[in-house]
Amino acid sequence: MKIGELAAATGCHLETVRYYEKIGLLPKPPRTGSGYRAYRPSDVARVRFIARGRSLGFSLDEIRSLLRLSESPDLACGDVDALARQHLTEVRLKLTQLQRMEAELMATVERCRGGQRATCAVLQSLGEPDLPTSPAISIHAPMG
Amino acid sequence: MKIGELAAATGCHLETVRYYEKIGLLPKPPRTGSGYRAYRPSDVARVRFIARGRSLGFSLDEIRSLLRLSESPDLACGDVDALARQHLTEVRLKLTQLQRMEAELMATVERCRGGQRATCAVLQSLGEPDLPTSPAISIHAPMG
DNA sequence: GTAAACCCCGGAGTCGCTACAGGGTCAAGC
DNA sequence: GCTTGACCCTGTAGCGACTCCGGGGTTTAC
Repeated sequence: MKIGELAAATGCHLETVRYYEKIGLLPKPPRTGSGYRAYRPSDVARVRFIARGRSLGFSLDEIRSLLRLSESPDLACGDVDALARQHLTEVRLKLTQLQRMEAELMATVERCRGGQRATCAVLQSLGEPDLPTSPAISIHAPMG
Repeated sequence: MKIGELAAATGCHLETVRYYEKIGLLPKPPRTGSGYRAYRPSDVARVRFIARGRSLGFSLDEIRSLLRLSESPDLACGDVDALARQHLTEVRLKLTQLQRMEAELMATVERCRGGQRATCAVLQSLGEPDLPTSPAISIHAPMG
């Protein structure tokens, strides 16, 4: 199975597959005579594992530990669980911040009913001193 | 006012302030005899405007247009409002994705009650084929 | 006088990809 | 046999929004 097929089977770009190999998340596959990567079906499972972890918001480093844990059969489930729980905490924190952001934006936009610039609620809101509540948060969602 | 004071007054790192200057979001301030940046109080307001925009999830490019809009008083509020509304839509989309992520993580973690590796729900869940619902989303929140 | 705290600059590193340039390989159609 | 197009290779650079580092100069406090 060539890289394009693997990519199609997992929904990843093939550049992404190569990237995972480069950073050591995927083992280097054997090559055909002409140098093409030759994957086995188990590689599909591994890439799916990674993709699924990403879709749950795990970082590639976290996924690396999850993979290691999943490959050492003498380890208890507890480590995996701890990682997931910690991650859940982080997700909830981000949720809270995002909800606060939504409420504020909504209030801001609500106040601005096509009025004049001098009274624009959006700009006023941005000019106000910082909220006591919300720390700076940046959210970047590549969804293409 | 020196850059360290500006940073303290706005809650930014001073590298961040320099970065904003570098990309043209902050005007180049005058310098003292020894080359130190000398800021005026109005610069605090501008950096706060940026920080607040960031905390609302605006990109630096969006903030750049907001700043431009806020400085050209003959423009209507509509443009600003449209930007904020568009942004609200994006925030809501991210919220939905994050909520889905939370629900799934929670369900996964709940199933794992200190069981054995062979039946670890977290790993099982990661090994399953991809969800039909959730596209890949990555969230990065620098909160130092 | 000297040590600590501040400031300068330029450049590299972070994360998770994505895109590009400049080539090689392979299968199908004529 | 030759061409066309789809696929593959490598290496490198780019994105956004910072953050950190090295190697220096300056100012302030004791």
